[in-house]
Amino acid sequence: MQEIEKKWQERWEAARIFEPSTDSSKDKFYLTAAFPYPNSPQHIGHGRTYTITDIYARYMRLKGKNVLFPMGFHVTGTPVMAMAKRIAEEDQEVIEIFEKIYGIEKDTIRNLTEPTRLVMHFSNEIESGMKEMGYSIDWRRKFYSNDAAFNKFIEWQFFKLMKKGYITKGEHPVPWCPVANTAIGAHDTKGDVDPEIEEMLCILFRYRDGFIVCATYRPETVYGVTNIWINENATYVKATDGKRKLYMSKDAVKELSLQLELKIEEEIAGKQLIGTEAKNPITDELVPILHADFVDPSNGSGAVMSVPAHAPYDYLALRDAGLEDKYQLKQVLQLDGFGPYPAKEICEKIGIKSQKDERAKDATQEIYKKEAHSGIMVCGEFKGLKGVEAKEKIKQKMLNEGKAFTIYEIANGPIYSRYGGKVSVKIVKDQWFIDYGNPEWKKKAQECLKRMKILPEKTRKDYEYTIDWLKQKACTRSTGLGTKFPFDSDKMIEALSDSTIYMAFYTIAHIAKKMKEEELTEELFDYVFLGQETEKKLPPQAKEMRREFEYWYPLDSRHSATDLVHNHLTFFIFNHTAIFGEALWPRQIVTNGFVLMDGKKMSKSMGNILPLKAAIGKWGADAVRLAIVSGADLAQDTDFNQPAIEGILARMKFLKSAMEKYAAKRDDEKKEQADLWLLSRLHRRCLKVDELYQNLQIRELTLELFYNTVNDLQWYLKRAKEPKLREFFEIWTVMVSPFIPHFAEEIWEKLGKKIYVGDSPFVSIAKMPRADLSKISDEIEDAEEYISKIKEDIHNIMGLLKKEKIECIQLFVAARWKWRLMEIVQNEKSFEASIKKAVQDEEIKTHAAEAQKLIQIYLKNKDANIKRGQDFELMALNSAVHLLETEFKCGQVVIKKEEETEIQKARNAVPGKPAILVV
RNA sequence: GUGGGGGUGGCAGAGCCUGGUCAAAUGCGCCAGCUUGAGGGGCUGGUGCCUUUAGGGCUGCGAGGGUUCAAAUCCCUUCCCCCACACCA
Repeated sequence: MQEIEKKWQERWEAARIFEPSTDSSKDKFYLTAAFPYPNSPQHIGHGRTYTITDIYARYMRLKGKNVLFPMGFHVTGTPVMAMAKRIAEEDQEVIEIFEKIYGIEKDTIRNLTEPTRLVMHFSNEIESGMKEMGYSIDWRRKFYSNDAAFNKFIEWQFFKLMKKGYITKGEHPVPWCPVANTAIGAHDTKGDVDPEIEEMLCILFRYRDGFIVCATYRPETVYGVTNIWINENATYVKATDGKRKLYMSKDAVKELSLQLELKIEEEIAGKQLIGTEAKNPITDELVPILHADFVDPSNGSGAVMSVPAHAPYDYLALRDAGLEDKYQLKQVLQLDGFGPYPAKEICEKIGIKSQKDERAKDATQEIYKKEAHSGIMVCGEFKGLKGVEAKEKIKQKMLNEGKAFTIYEIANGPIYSRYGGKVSVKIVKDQWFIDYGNPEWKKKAQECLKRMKILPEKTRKDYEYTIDWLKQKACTRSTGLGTKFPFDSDKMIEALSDSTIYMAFYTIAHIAKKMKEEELTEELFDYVFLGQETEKKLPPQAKEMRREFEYWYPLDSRHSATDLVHNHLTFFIFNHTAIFGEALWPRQIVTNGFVLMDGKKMSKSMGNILPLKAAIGKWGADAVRLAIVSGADLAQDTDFNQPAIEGILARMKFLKSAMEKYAAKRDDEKKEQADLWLLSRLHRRCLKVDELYQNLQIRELTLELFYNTVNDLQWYLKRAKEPKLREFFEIWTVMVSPFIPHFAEEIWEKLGKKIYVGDSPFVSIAKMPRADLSKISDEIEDAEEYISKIKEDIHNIMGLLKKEKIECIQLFVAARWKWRLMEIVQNEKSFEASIKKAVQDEEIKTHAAEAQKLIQIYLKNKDANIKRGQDFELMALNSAVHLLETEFKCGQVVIKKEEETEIQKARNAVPGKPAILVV
């Protein structure tokens, strides 16, 4: 198996059939799949997208298109660096994964401590895996996203974006490691936790010579504050931000040092604050400062505004302090099913003992959720609004009036980075953005989307939604591989921003990578990609580059897994509309779901990752290709399991042996019923398959081209006295070749000179056969279906008779008058009318009693609708005598008309169902 | 929370947009028979329940309602699962 595959891969490569050149006499088709990120080996999940892309590429080639399918490698950003670093530090977790799951040699792993070595190792691994899969890729255009030539291209892209005003600069909160002094992503944290940033509002209560700062998630409840909680055991400080004095916990000042510039002026023991009063900035009420155990000085500001009516902790703290009666609870929101004080109610209902009770947390969650959603404000300026709406309004109002400011917290903390620091939030100044919020740009992106074909079509909504909410996207990072940000050389362009229009680069990559870096100027790219002439002298390759780009662009199809819809693919749309004219906007996006292993998600922790190369080694590329695409529709996740792939191998074996036995001779002479049937099915399939390919209905295609075809073939071999499969294999091999190209090539070669389809040295570059409509026959197919039903019926009857051996099968086709009667029923539709009409027929009249029963039966199954007549049934049955004799091992099969016999059983015959007598 | 996608037989997975031909394709699994030195493999049949020298009936496509002569399919309500939400490839 694998040797055959290797043979064909070598021949394809030697013949360079997947290295297209610009050829204006041929229609081009340009497609790309998301380029891989080589920081680990590829597994069968990656294979799904590429296989689908390859199937599509191969189909288009069969349709006579000049197809370009290139591939490159994405090495931008920090994951490669992080991975190399972990290996250098001999991180056992990583090493174990590489060894155990991917089966990489220890010595090899030890060598991967440098990002570049790591990249080269895995990109080679991925590339050779893709070759082993038989992907029809033009490897001449391969590049890495940190190649100098590509860097120049990305720089050029950012010049263009800047000129359009799509690059902006500002502040941005990021998860930050104070030890490594860098922004942190999930892959930089211990346990691969994705840090979530949450916004809190700090409300300023006037206090002494400044303000006491209360951090809250629920500013709308500021109307219901009865007091302020602090922790008397913590240290508090008076600090200044330059404009005003702020009272907060010492720990909070430390936590917030990456966000606020605070200077501590004075330390104050928590105890000293107890009993003093502060002023609510909204209601102007004076509220006392009290102690509560639940207050965590390192969280928020270390001071909490107390709203006991709506916050269980606040209520519990009040009760614990025995102050429940001293302070009147104040209702802010009205909640259906609750009285004025939901927090109190829920605590009493569940029976929460104190603020230290674990269940207080759940109660808090429940109340917060309900109030935000269905709570209605009953006081203040925003009376009548829903909780969430009021929250937003109040926040804005207080911010505008300087009564509050925002801070950010790690919501799912504490998180520790791999560098050892506790992750907190830093406000990055000088953060550069791509402004996807620009309304004109948005409009263009929407327009582009509207013109594009999206497969599966139902994902279109996801794009619409994403285009809509996308705002400023940070496009630089302080570290990482890739391209330097041209407007601030300290920064690197991050990975999702340098991969938006690289499809354009493939068209010239094979030329650009041989050029000097300084030749790749803005003017050159302006000329190549935008057609702008310049007075400057361009390098001699410029014209060729322009020709390549003009020929291949726009991109006809973009392929990826569904997870990239919400970022990469949408950025891809945006950037194309920004850089290129409408005529060069992409035409289509195709996305697919993931591959599951035995029903479960593949994951490192479960250890159920199947590396692609291991799978090929075990089952061969063709079987793997089919297995990872055949299980489900595009949108769905598909399951990979052993029984399925073994089933595929068994069928391939069957097909091969059928080909070897029966495909030798011409089969246009001496056709029997079964031949006509098989060809009818084949050509009908040919017609259908073309449409399925157009819309990449992969699952349906594999069903038609593989599973159902095998079933047909099995039926045919049973039916045909003298099987002849030449025409069948010539046509089928071409149709199925996009899925199992090596297998198809092998058959194609064995078939020798083709008779029924155009010959070509490779099936990969043959012509998709056209369906011969004259060979498609409903009647013949109906007859076969009819026969197979009769066969089933006979089986049933034998089961009932519990007969092992039978001597004779007698079949009685219904009398002609029964057809006439059925026709009457179909026209008249009611019993009364039918019987009236029926008795006008002399023959039916003589069978009046029987006719009455029949009418009732016909009326019941009015969909039975037997189109064909008695002659048809006789013909079909006669053609099946041989089949029935062998199938049931009986010496005699007698076929008669009902009219010709006196046997009582024959009266049971109805149109479509002959009476069967088994002796 | 917001947005999107789903819940079908032992399992996977079609069908549902364009209601009837749906007890529900196809595959896997399971059962039986044949083949085979056994095993594997192959072939044939069966695989919701009941009934039957026949092609019949009943229940059924997350739950509950509704529309209709007719619903897995349309409408409403409800429960549950999955995915995405940004500086991360």
